[in-house]
Amino acid sequence: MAKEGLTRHDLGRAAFIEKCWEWKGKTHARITDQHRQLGITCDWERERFTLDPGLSHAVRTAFHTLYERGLIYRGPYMVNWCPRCESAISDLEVEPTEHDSHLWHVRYPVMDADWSGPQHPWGSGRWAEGATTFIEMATTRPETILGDSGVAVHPDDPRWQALVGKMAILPAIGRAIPIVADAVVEPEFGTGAVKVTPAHDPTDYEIGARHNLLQVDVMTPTGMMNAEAGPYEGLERYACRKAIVADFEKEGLLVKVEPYHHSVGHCQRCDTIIEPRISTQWFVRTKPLAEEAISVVRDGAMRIIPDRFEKTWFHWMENIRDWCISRQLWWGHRIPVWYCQDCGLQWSAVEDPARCPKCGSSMIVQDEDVLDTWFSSGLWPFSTLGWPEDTADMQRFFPTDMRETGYDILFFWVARETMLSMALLGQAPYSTVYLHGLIRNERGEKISKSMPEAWKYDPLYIIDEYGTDALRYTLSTSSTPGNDMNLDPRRLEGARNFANKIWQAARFILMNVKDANLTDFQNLAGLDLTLEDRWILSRLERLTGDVFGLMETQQYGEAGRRVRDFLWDEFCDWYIEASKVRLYAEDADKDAPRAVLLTVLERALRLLHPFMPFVTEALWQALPSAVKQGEALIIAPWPLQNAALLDDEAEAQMALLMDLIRGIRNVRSEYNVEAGRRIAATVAAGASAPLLEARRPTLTFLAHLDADALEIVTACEPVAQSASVMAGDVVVYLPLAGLVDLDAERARLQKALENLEGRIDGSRQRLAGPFAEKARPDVVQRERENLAAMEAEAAQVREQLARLG
RNA sequence: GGGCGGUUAGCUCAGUUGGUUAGAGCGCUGCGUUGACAUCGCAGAGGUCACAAGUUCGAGUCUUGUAUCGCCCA
Repeated sequence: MAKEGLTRHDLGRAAFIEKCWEWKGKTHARITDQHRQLGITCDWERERFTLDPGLSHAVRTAFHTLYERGLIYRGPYMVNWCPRCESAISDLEVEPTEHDSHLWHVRYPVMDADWSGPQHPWGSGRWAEGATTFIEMATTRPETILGDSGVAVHPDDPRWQALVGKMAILPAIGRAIPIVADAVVEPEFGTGAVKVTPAHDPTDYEIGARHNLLQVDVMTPTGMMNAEAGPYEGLERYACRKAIVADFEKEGLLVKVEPYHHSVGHCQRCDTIIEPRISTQWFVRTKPLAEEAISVVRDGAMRIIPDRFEKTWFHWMENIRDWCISRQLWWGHRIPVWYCQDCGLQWSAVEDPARCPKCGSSMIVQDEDVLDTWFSSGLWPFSTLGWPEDTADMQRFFPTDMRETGYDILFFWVARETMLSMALLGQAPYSTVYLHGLIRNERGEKISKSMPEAWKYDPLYIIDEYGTDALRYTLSTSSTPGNDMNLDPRRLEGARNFANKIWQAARFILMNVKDANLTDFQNLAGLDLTLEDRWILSRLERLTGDVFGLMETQQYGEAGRRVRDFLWDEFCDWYIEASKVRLYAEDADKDAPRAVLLTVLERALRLLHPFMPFVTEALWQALPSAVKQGEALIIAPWPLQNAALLDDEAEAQMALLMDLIRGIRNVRSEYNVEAGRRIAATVAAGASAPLLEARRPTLTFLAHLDADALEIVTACEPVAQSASVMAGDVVVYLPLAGLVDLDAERARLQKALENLEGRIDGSRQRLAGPFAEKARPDVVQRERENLAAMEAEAAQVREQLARLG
């Protein structure tokens, strides 16, 4: 409308409201569409809008109740006025913005024996002719001079003490205004004297009240100068500022102009500069409500996460001012107060009255104003459940568990919900407030509608580009509670790739179980499990327990990252690869790997479901019914850890096997062994010989060894012309005839040895010092074991070096 | 003016009772095996954890101060 140059007055109230509903319909559809596409699992049957009949009834009941209890009152007070919205707004809706402006130093003539007032008209250049005494002060808003009704100085300020009690003559207007002493004036600021405009400044309002000064409102609701502005009537407030400054100069009353940097309040809705102004508005008496909101957090009945925001909460609540809830707008809940035009009664009612309850007159009118939208929003936790009726939903769901929202609306919404809930229901609306940060772009800038690339951060666009799962995973794992998040397209891409990875892994598994007999895969105990099987199952149990713990403590991001690490780094890169040994072999037992693959995948999908609901559900649906319970993943039970399947031994043994394989791959890479070439190896395995013998096929497959040329022995003579790999006390010799460069091998081992020795030295020193006595025994024990392992490995490396000469 | 947060690899970020050699993704270097995946695999390089002091056997983690960036409140 603003673009078409229309205001709501052009349309009229009824047509404007109709247009609002039209706009609401569009916006509503867009928001719910975003929610649905994000896979948000609301109970859509309980969707509510604040202007629905039920909620409107709640608004009226709440207003009426608070009105009757004296917690809502109407009165003239200094409010933040937006001249464009033509409405009062609350303190929270004012956004201070830094501005470069000026400080105008002006002086007013003071009446004394020699001068009793101006003899020439304002603008003649001779207005102050004859005056000898002046009081000088500075202002950032010269246009408000016209509303001045006093000048204040500090009572102890020697510069001005003599003038206290005298009258100054207000330039332009000619009003005689008293010079008063008030302790609130800061003697250090400017000249120590301040002009007092009680109708246009909160501090001046207080001063004016103390000294009984006139309240002169010099502006219209649209920010134009009114009749009180005398010669400036009809000017827009900033045009007036220019004009009055020019006139002051002409009259010799402008002392100087200094550049000045300060912050100015803007309307959150339309960015117009706010005009503090006295007007009659409705207020909620917040002090008693804030006290309850403080104690409910202090007592722990309501917890705020992260807890540092509790401090912010207390500070805000302790310094709260009454909440201006009336708006001179047309769209919203009309204030349920009526005035009798016959007897003058003012009363509040839940239902529209037909006549005055006192005199019976039907000449009654409803208050024109509507309520601040946050008033109705503040009832949300219970108005949506049917309050004020004692509904089954109220019984069952109130108070709720968790309020999740951005920290930027802690005051707007959470504070109001809490205060209203305490006032109307006597308890906190929820037990936990979980605050997330704001989403910024990859350069850390706040995303706003006015930004040229704002479309790139529309969830629907991101979903189109990367998919919902990628967006959800990125949002939940890129940050920590209460901290802002830079939404980086590179992370979205990574998350999308992760979704693809899971898809491919599942495809592999499903392909390989196609012709299997799947009657009893629930029972893993009956199968012939190998080390890899026991290892991944143990890791799965550990993951299940860790994720549960993390979720319980609201560490959702860490939980999501753990699931990813497990799936990609352990399950895909190691277990699936290892499982191919049996899956591809003609004569191998395929039941065990198939059962384990399915078990692990099914469980991991359940753990990942909150983060990536779509891909996990799709894959879960494709799993054979023998490995899952229920109709859909979304309603499947959350997995719990079975501690009996934790297997420390398997994890330790697998770690050794993996170390050896990595070591062999490393050597292959360093010596540029062609990827396809299978190489011979001799393993001096010590006590691990039986274990490695049993895992011979795995080792061969993953390290790309020549099966016919792999020797596993307890101990052996060093193999000539070979590179060696050490892990614990196991040595693998890789005879790479023609490839091994003795110097290079020596250098490689030397480097490894130096690294080891450095760590061994550190460890020995630590154990020789106070550490051994003062540190926890288990930590010391672990350090000893670690030192022993490093020493064993170092001994092996030295032996190999000696062999090379 | 008061309060809060950030500062960790080239970039974006994890790192929760203080405990081995500080991690990830992306980027970078080298190599890529017919059999899930090049939206991929294997190997690798890369960090005085902003700075200073303190507590401690031990500090990215706790305390104090400083710098710097940002947010909130007045």
